[in-house]
Amino acid sequence: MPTRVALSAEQITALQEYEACTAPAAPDARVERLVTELIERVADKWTMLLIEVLTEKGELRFTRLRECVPSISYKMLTQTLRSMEREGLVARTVHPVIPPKVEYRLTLLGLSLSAAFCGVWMWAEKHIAEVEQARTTFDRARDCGTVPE
Amino acid sequence: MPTRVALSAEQITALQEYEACTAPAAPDARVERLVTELIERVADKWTMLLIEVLTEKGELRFTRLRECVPSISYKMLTQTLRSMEREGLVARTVHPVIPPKVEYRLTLLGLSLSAAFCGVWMWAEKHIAEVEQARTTFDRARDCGTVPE
DNA sequence: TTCAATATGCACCTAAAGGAGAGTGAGAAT
DNA sequence: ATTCTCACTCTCCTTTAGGTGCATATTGAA
Repeated sequence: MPTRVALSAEQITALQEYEACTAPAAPDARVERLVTELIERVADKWTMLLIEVLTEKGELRFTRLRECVPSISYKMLTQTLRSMEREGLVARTVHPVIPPKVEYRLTLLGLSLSAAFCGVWMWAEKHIAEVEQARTTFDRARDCGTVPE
Repeated sequence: MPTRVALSAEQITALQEYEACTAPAAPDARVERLVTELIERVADKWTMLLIEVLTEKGELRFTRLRECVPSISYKMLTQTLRSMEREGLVARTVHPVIPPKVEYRLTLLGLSLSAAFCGVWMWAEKHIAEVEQARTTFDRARDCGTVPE
């Protein structure tokens, strides 16, 4: 049972209400392109990692977020958050105090993407051993020259 | 009803048998890292696009594959296929004829990833209008200086 | 005989991603 | 008076992604 990105009961309820009112787009060629382009923007590692921690921890401020994803640099954190805000995935709340305080949380749209990503995380967790097996098999075959380099 | 990556009945049957025999890994910190790294490798746009057409069309040879994904260059096609083969997602069959004939198809592992990606494609199809709305709202706010650039 | 077809490999180049580190501004703590 | 905090921004630099174009071996078709 994966602990990653498992949604809470409240999250699921909110999501169900939300999904009920959203309509899919008509499937033509222009939409195809938009969908592909959207996938390209959204399926990157920083976005996936940030969505994961925001799903898990709820609202977080900039520095806390950074602590939860230690491998990200300030630059990429800012950049990714800004992009996610633009796509409507996160909401940014500025508290006008000194020192500054800015909080980030997922919107419902962001939460719905989190639910979609859940399947991919679970896939990775479940199949990692097979992938490692495949890698060693492939590398061994390559060392024997059975396979292109 | 999205036409993208909808699995066929046979695909679903094969997948169910397969998933029943695969075990998830134990959830510790080392596994966390491996999972994240795996996600990083697998969640890139070329891999997603190739998995999509291979799910849809079944077995394809190199040039056909290229025709189905016109935006990819030969270099990236080769590179991505090789990487997918190493991860165990596709099987590569060489027919020793002249001119050469090489066919690619998804393994069961690849098909299971395809099923996991399905949710993300459907999310994108369903929510694209909201994302576009969010973008224009954000850009307008930025033009008014309400939001950082 | 010359040509086309196939699945790459290789070399060179540009563009984009990403990292490191310094700077900022105002108030609260020392 | 000085220092510390936060949420950035800016600049400079390195690394990686990705594109373009050429080379190849072989054989059946023109």
